[in-house]
Amino acid sequence: MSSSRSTGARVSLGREIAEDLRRRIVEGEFAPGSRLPSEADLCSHYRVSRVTVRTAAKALESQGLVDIRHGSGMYVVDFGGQIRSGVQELRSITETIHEMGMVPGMEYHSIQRRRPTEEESARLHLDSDEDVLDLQRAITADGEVVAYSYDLLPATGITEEVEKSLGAGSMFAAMDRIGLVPVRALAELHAVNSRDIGWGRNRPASGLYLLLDQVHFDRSGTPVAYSKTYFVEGRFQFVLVRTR
Amino acid sequence: MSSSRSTGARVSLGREIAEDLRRRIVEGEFAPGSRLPSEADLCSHYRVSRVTVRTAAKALESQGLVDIRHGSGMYVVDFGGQIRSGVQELRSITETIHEMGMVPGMEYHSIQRRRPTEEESARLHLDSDEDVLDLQRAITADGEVVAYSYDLLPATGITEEVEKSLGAGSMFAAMDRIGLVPVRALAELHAVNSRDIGWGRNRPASGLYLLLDQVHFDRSGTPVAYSKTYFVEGRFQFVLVRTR
DNA sequence: ATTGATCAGTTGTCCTACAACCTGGGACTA
DNA sequence: TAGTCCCAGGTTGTAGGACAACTGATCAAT
Repeated sequence: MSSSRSTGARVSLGREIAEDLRRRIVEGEFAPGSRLPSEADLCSHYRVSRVTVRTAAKALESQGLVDIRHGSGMYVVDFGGQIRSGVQELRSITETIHEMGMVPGMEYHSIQRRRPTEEESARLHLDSDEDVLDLQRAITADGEVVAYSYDLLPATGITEEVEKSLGAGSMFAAMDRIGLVPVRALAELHAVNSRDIGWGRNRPASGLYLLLDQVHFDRSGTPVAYSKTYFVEGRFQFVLVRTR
Repeated sequence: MSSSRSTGARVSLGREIAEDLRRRIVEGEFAPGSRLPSEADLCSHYRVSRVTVRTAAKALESQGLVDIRHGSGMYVVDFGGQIRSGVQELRSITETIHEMGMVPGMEYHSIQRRRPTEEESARLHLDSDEDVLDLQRAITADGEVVAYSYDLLPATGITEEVEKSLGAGSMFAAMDRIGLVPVRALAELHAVNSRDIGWGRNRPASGLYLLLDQVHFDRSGTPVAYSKTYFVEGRFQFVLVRTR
């Protein structure tokens, strides 16, 4: 169930519990505004110490999912509607679409190896002779294109076989399989108006996009992917939870 | 030095230490990629227990500022350049501009009381007879307009005097003074192309904006502000740090 | 040069205890 | 009756000490 062998799959207990609690919250087991079990109860439920439970609780708090009140308890935040989880959490777009209750899909436009431009080479910290894998995909939700994504991976270590397997399923999953595990991303957001984005006959007429321009890093700080994702304005609810 | 009386000013020790460490990091006391003092050292420095130090460390980790490695230490993340702090952290735009090394400024276009629209009333959870305070401002960095902001506050409890004092300084600071303390915001991001945004002769020619459409909540979950901030595309570096 | 064992240093988790805080109920008062 | 105050119990925040798990470096043996 948990991730593949390549990551080592050994994360801390606190993270595991945080993820489980998060899942239970977004799945609606705890209603917005309601109080979660006390730390003591969670301790006995998960069979861990209070320190570990608190680690998980703090993580959820900084994600903006719960509010911890001294002397009172831990409450699911109530934004006046359903629980939202924001894009500041590093999850694949596919996953996010799925959590929004829609069916994610993806159509590859092209996959090719090529030499990187200077800017691309700099962003990915590439050696001068390294090639990149250039992926161009359309990401769909319930069959409708919500984003066009231009992704670049360092070609070193990507076999022909893996290259083919990229065609099926999430890019994150494929990257995980070959040991490229992004744990952080530095993203810039831009508004773009251009008719040169996208392809196919379903290409939106307006040409207005929200661009998520980001570099992904693994645990050691090495860039593992550089991607420009153009979200079609109005088709994808780009939610951001800001906390203090 | 710490904040005003209205908030109670009593936050947890862990948060205080987290903020101090954050300040020291962004001010460059610890270089990107370098190791911070061990938890034990931080304990003796701040005269607190390890629990408290770890609380602070975890907070910084979820902000994407540091990377905690089991058995090794806590490291300042290295994005290949200077430290960035992202918009997922709820800080005023003024503050963010200042941290980017520019001089923030602000020009009020209009301040008026008026009846809210239905949508506005719903978003702010207003009673049917409550008015709103409508602020229209231009936010500048080094004298150049980087954003146009349309902000709405519930008019109840805002005296004429406070209304005037809004003209000088950050809106967050003014809100804090009257007891409206936002601790969370749910934001939507949009790309907008329109000539109806902005005013004055410095109005950008392109009409391309990044819209941050957000509702601010206080600790009890009550909406305290509804604002649409239009960032002029290309003039403000909209950075987002995504973590796992 | 490679391997493997060892060791000091660091973070992860556990335990117990107490402080600080919140909430609701009951006694008391006007 | 309505309001106020006080208190007890429950909950989160912090402290201190202990050990487990992991990392990185050193050093001996091969």
